Amino acid sequence: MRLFGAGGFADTSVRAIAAEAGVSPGLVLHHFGSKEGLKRACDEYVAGELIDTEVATSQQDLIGAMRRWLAEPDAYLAEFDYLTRMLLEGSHAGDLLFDTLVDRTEKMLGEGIESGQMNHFSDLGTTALVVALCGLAPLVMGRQVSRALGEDGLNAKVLQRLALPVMELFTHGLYATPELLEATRAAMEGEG
Amino acid sequence: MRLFGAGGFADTSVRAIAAEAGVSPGLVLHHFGSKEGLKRACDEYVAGELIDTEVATSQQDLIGAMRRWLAEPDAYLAEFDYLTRMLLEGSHAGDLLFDTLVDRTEKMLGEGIESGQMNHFSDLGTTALVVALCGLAPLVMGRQVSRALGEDGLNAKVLQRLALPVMELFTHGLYATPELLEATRAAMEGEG
DNA sequence: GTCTATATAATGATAGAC
DNA sequence: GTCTATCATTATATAGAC
Repeated sequence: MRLFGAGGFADTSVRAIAAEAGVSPGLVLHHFGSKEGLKRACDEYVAGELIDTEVATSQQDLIGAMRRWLAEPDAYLAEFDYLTRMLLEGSHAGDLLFDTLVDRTEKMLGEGIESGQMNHFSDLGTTALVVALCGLAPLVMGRQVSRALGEDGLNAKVLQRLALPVMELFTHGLYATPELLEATRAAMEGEG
Repeated sequence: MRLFGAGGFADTSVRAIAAEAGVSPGLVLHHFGSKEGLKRACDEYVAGELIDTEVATSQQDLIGAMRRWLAEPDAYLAEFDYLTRMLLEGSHAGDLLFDTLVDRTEKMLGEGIESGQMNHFSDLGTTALVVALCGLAPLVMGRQVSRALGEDGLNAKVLQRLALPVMELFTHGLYATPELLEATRAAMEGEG
């Protein structure tokens, strides 16, 4: 899982994995049937580890959950690397994971709106999709983010430096006037 | 460029590229020196095509520019696929591209704030980073986005459906109360 | 410029001993 | 369960003819 996450599926050989594990390449393939079988096992492990245990118990938003995960430096970083691979390299498990995250985000938004802590939106489902995308972006592009902030990899410090700007952006918004929003709304109605 | 963008660098063989181009594998390697040389040539082409011609002339924000690009269906899709590969698979050209995008975003924010169209932020540079991340997220995770919206790939329709939720989110914000923002601000000051 | 043919190395997978 | 040895395939890259 660590090697797949760091180097990708195609770039990581069964030999490298076996060396890292301190066993022979033959054993790895005997145990998992094939390289693809090993990938499936990793998928199930990571999806279970992240989705079932962590997100399920989280009442906060994705960004807050992310920050909490990253607060434990080495505990989840390998899982996050693998998670982004799952999301980006098309796999059934990755698709399922993404849908689950969007679903949970939608539920979270619904509760926030009902309690008055969040604003109302014209399209809850698509808004949840956008919010989930924004929450995943720092993870998926973690290499670029940490590099831009002068760190050598995604860690708690990097995520912490994003926290305040994200909160400002998500509290006051970016645009000071509703002009662009209204223009977009008009354009949408014009086209159907 | 199209094959690298669609399948990734490691997964795309010189043979497949030569077949697509209708020439022999030997010619491709003779011309570009090596597979890595071909990648460099693609990097330079895409970076030049997107950065120098399109973004430079754009006075709008990244999201607006993105929508304009996607309005021409097949013209830029291959470039976008390759662009996300550059951003995600660590390469010098990809790093340069990301930095350029963040720089341009910061300039755009600065102008928007000065003209009163955008809100003020406590950390302009990091805010630009976050805004750029949010703008790139639909491209980088285009496969998941289009799948979630029932389309078979990123196209103008998909981006259009994101436009209004994005505008609502960036105009009114997500949080209706400044509680979480103030809590974050307090936590930041508490830690330095 | 373009091809065929080939060298060389690495890969996933298998077979069989222990 | 674990290993060594090997197979068959595929990959990048090179050499040399046209």
